[in-house]
Amino acid sequence: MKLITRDTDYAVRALCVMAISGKEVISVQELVKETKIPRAFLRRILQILNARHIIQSYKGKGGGFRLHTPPNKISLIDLIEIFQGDVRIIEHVFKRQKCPRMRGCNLKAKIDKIERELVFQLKKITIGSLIS
Amino acid sequence: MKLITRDTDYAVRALCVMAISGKEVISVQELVKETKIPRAFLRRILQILNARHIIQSYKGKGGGFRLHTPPNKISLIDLIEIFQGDVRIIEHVFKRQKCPRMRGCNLKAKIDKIERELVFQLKKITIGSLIS
DNA sequence: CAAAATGATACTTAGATTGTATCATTTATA
DNA sequence: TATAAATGATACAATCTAAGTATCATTTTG
Repeated sequence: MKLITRDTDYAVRALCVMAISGKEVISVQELVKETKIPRAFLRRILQILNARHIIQSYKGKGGGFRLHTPPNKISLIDLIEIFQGDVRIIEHVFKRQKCPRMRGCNLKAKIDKIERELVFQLKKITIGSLIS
Repeated sequence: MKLITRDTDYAVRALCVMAISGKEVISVQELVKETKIPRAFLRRILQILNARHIIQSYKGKGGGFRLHTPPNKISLIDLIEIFQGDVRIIEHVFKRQKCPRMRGCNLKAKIDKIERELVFQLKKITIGSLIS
């Protein structure tokens, strides 16, 4: 069971490096050197973050990326939602249909509560909190 | 992002039906009728639960399965571990290696704490609590 | 012996994850 | 203005996991 996939993971790493390096524009090449993330993969991740206005891109020679959103406003839950979609602990049978014989079945309610708490906790982890 | 896969989900459903039906031996055929779970899939799930002594099988004509562990002792976390492996919110880069420039990076600690709390909550959900 | 059940296990299908490759476009600057 | 260095867009491929199917062997009852 795994909750955070590699692209989210890589995004966090890259964003931390960008946050630490302050306001300078930093290129993919430099980020690869710092993070050892596969170059083509990282490029795609950064393009997505750019489209979502988490970072801003600068094209052309001397270009690269820098943060567009303050580190404290970028939370893990945002990145998870961007790269992995909504947080859903369970999305199958229990949410669709109750077991006919489980009249009092309240798994959905219990799971939903845990889900909300998990999201709340993940929301508290921000790039800012990771580099402080 | 998904925390519970369909085999875990199906296992919960089947176990609830078995718990409600008391001590009687119940066959796959009957369980399929109650739960609408694909037969071959359910069979494999039950064989695994049998190997783990969650349920007990009775071979031959008139055979089937019944609970071997009391409903209150079967928790969601057990089933998740059986069908999905250990709970690992993140299992990649951060647990292997720290970003060289993130000296104070404490993502791992934060994630581990959330992970422990999640496991604690999932442990509290049992088959017994679902059918009461 | 036949019927009805599970045991063991291999196979298939579909989708997600992870990563690669290519060409187009933009920009700085020699 | 030509070139180099960067991102934009996007298609492709490999691998893994989830989800489901199928088959034959074995056990037990009657």
